[in-house]
Amino acid sequence: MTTDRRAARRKQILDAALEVFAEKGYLYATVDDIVERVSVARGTFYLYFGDKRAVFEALLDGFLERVGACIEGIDLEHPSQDARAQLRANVSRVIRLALSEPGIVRLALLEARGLDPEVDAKLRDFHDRLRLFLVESLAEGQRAGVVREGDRHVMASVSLGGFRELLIDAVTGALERTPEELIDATMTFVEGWVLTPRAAKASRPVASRSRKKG
Amino acid sequence: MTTDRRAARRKQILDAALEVFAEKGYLYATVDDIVERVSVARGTFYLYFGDKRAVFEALLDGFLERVGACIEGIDLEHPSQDARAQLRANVSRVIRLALSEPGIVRLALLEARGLDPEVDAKLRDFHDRLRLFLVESLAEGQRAGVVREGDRHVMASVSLGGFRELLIDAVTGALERTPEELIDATMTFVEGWVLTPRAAKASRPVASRSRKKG
Amino acid sequence: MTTDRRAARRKQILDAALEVFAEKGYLYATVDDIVERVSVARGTFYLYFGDKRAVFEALLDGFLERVGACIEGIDLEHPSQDARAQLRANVSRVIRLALSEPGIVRLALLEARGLDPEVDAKLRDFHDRLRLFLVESLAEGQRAGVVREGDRHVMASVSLGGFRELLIDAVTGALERTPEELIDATMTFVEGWVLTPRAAKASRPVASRSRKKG
Amino acid sequence: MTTDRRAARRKQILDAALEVFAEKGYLYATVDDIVERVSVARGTFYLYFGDKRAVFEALLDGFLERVGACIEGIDLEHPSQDARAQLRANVSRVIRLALSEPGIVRLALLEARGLDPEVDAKLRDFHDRLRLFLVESLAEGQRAGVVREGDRHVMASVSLGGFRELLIDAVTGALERTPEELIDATMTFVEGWVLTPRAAKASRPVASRSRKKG
DNA sequence: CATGAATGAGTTTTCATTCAT
DNA sequence: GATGAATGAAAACTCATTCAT
Repeated sequence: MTTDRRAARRKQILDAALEVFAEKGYLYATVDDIVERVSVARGTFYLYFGDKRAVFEALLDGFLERVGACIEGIDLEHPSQDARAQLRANVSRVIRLALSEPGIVRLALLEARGLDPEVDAKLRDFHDRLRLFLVESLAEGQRAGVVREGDRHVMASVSLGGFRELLIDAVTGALERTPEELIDATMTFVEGWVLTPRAAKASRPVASRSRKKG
Repeated sequence: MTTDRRAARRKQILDAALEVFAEKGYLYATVDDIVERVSVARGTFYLYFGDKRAVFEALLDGFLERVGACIEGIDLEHPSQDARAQLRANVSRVIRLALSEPGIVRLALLEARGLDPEVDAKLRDFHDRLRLFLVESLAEGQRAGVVREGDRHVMASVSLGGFRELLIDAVTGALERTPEELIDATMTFVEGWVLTPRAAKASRPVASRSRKKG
Repeated sequence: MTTDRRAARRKQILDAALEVFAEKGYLYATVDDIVERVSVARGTFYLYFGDKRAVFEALLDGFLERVGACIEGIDLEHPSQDARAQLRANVSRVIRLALSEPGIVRLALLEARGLDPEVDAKLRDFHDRLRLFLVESLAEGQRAGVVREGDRHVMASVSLGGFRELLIDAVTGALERTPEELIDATMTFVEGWVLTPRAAKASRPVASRSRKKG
Repeated sequence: MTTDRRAARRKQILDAALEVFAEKGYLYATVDDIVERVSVARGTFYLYFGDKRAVFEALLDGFLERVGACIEGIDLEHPSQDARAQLRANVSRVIRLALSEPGIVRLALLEARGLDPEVDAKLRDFHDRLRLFLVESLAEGQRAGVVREGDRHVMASVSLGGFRELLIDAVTGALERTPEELIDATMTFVEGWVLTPRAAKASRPVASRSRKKG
């Protein structure tokens, strides 16, 4: 029960912090802003988090973990498995996750750089691991003939960057699209530049290509 | 001439500021760090710039202007002009510019978000204008049949994001490639996802890398 | 009996507090440090002591009381009593007590000043009472002809200070001597400066160390 | 001129700090108290001292240096020199110095222990060096036959402690005596316990012994 | 009796910016 | 123009103490 209380309070602070960060930006949010929103004393904050960075890191950790959980390695061994469908499932999960928590996405993808050395390191680490995973996946895909030949590192950079921007724009409202539209767009992009025509063509639904938007 | 002296001193401060920002990040750089590097008094700084943000903005303005100057609209009217070559020229100029001033690129693309409301607005404005320009160019391209059909806004987001990431990775050393390799990679990406096969094929040098297209 | 439990717990806290104070110093010891060592909750501490100062005072009170109990007035009325032996007994008791509880001695003699107004007052009071007692004893001694003529207040200051320093150095390890050596040293000092040659000579054990006296 | 201003301001802060420390004790003095007394802004303090400890150390350093300057090694080589007179000169200088700046004496001798690890180290260092100097001087004195045989370390502890207490009591008003009285008292003590009768007798002014005080 | 979550007063410290010289 | 001393607002953080359970 004590544990419950603690966890609940922790969550309260975490939620309030996310709100405050989203409103004022990490940098201009103060611990005071956060505790005021939760209506607790300043000291209470420090019972749960060592400092402002710690809350942000907790927020970020949670998010990065959820993102990581969305991503599954693609099984190219069994022909019965459709690589493209597996990829689409990954993309779909990440996009839906991102749209379901726009606040933290903005913070993590758009604003968290350069604010705090430790946070920077954490983001860089995540980014690097993601990039490495992608490069390795692309290598496997190339061996299996489903990924085009070419510079895998460049592919990884561009894909990651393109996808990130799609998420950012979706989340900031610069690009108002349904999850399905975003997923389709991502797959189209992947098919056009990453996959081989064979892999791309294999399972594409016939009527999914003709959307125009002003 | 007095104006010359002023301009020279201003430049000194600007250069020092870039160095300091690059080393410590905008946030952790102090006005002191800057003036110390120029060996002038604290007050002198404020004779040339209204505040700390102003130097950063000046730096950013200069850079964004130089970037803007790299980008030329593509003439699709005259068949004699090769759209792809024009595009490649744009890409080439931007990449070479970016590689020639990595410090400011890192600041502008990686670290400048969330630091200052005004700087944020400036970056957002540049980004939006670039995006708009791209969307319009894509629309023209679609009318001219050199750009694939499809959601132009999504294309713009993904392309911008992919390209930005390429630049960031190049500039931070995460992706060590020659300018030519980066240019080729970018064009490959554009041809694969943005241009129509016709446009892409049109001007491809005969002896280019072995990219297969169904 | 409840009272027993209370007393036991109180003692536990007192012991833990002494350890913590000795390790970190009163100032840098926190109530948390203390309760953690006893493995009780923060609030429990305040069931036994009004505040942080109160434990320190309790510790100090106990010590000062034990020191006080070591000191007995010297009977000069009955010639059968040897004043010097009585003095030596006093000295011996205090030195043995001090060596048996070095932690509190360090706190009381070395670190307790300037930490807390109330504690200061308590120490000053003890010091003053001790001083007064000494001055009166010296007066008696002078009347009885066993203490040299001279400024009794000065004698009291110097004797007290010299003795305190001896204890501090013994207790901090700066002066590693057996209790007997310290007692002898103290007596030598007293004989040299405080007592009259007659009183000093009177009862000196025949076989004592080879101290020369003109 | 700039240097003058700086030095003057530094002195102002130092003086104010001494006053504040003397009034409230180092521990309970705040940087605010100090700047308020000088009527400067909070930040100004930090232009001159890194923190509260730094002012205190500056104060202490100055004092310890002045004390150190009072103490001269005693020349036992030349019979023409009177060891006792040289010693008396040392004692006299230290006592006069102490009486001329009672505030810092109280802080340094009475209250500075246990307040701050760095300050502690500084005091301990000074104390240790003084003690070492004394032990060596006593050894020389023993070789020259002017200091009694006996445990030099004990002598050093007791002498230092006795003398310190004399200064403290003089400075706190517990012992109201003229400088001369304090000097005489100290010499009497030294002659009684430290010096050999020969050395002590050698140069003693005939009429200096008979002061009585209630 | 015991608990431990919550409190909030009280200090320190930094640094962009001003302004008298 | 140039200087650099002075400013003071703004935040972070600690920890003794309280009190509802």
